[in-house]
Amino acid sequence: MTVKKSLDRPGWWMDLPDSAEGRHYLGVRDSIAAHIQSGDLAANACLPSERQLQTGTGAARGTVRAALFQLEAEGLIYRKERSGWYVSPAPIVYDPTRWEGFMSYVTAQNRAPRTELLSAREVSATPEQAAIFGLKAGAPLHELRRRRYVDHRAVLVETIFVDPRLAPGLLDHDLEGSLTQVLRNHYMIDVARNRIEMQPCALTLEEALALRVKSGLPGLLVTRISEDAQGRVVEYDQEYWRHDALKVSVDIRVG
Amino acid sequence: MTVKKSLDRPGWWMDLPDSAEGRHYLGVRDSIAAHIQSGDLAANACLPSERQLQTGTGAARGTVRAALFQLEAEGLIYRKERSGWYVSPAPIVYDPTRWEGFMSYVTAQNRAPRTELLSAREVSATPEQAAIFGLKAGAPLHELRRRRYVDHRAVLVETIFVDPRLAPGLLDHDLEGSLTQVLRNHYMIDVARNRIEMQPCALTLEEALALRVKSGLPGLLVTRISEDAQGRVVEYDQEYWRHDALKVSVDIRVG
DNA sequence: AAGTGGTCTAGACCACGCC
DNA sequence: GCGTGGTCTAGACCACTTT
Repeated sequence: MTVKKSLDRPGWWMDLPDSAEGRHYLGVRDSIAAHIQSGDLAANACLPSERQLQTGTGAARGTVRAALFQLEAEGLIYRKERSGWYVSPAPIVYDPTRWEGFMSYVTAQNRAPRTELLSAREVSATPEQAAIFGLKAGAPLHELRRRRYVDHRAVLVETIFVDPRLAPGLLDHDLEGSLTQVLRNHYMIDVARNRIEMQPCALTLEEALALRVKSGLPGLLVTRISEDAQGRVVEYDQEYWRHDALKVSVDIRVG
Repeated sequence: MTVKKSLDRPGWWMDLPDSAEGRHYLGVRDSIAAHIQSGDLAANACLPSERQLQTGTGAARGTVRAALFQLEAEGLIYRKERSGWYVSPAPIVYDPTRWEGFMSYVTAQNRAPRTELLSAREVSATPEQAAIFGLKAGAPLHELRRRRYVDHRAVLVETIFVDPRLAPGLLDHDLEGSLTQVLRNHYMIDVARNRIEMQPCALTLEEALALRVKSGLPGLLVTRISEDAQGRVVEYDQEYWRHDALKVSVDIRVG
């Protein structure tokens, strides 16, 4: 479903102002941003190549790239490595206080979720992980690595750890759907408490590779620790999100 | 309290590898990151100048700057315009489900908060604002603009709108502290519901100017709509945060 | 094979912070 | 007034995607 060319009017970028602001990187930024926000360019539409934008603006390629980096930081555009620059779609709204899985809240927003299992194996707990689960370092843990999509765009990679004492044989189940459902249906585990942290970060190495983005792109790290009613840690999850794919929304009643 | 020079061992950056990874921007990044994380460089310590880092690494200045931008996106360093690059301090932890003001939660983390009133005036509601408050467009609103600091570093600017029917004469009170307290003590308004949204954004124009950062630096936009027990919108707040200053933490009990 | 972005060089000039 | 970062140019070569 990728829109390859956006040329309703072939060569729109030629209109970019040449003498005034368009020559500086913020001017170039503004010109492109205007075209996106005016709706000329649909979500996931492909921008002209950097060298084409150059001829349109008269700027050096470095200047054009500075403008593109700017727009990327703002979440307006994203890139596929060595393929091109594309218009970012609207972000997904996430409410951490609702105990709904990814699959439900993406679907509820009329977007198409997909989960892909990258790996599932047994590992030995590091001291840090052991502390979270109340285990001894070196104790076995289930580790799942998954990649999740919205409308065919990879938006996050996650690593999940599960205590095998609570969910023996977990790795034999279908892990490409909702983990919550698997835990509830097969192990009668219900989550009673969630501790969630969110922090801007950079996507590096494995994360960047898995999301097919350049290493160092800004992202959002969402960490979740789930406990059952007895206070046992069921699940420890680290989600690395594209920074332009997520919007957090919380509705709190006080008192 | 700004640390001007970090030269425990004058010229540490000369140690940066010259032939191996240090010549490429990710290598330069790694070298500087290592020095920060090892504790050689304290929070708010000043890095060597770009031209000094150049001689240390043998790279072109553009390459050094690419490395610095990288570290900035990761939240490890920040800059003061035309002054230099500095090591970022630890972020503030924010729990949107707790109805505590900025002053309280910063203090609780042994950091020093400060609020500065930038402007306080009456404005006419835009259609968007009117819709939020359930007013007609053009109705009067109190508008406050404030800047808030942690340990002398400006971390956010906010614009607050308050319905003057609920808080007549608000602008005559001391607005450099907790607004919540003013509303409670002088107008007997208690907040019963908060709707909060958080989204990565770019700090531009006014926001960038107020935080003394370069326009376009990534940030986090936190929007809050507060209602009282009768469902009347009391306060509409837009906070623009430095992206490296905040960490969100939520603790949820389910069912 | 052609085209794209990814990276890098080696200069240059400017605006502003700091002393 | 000196040094800083901020911006820009005009090339170059490489690695990868796409056709």
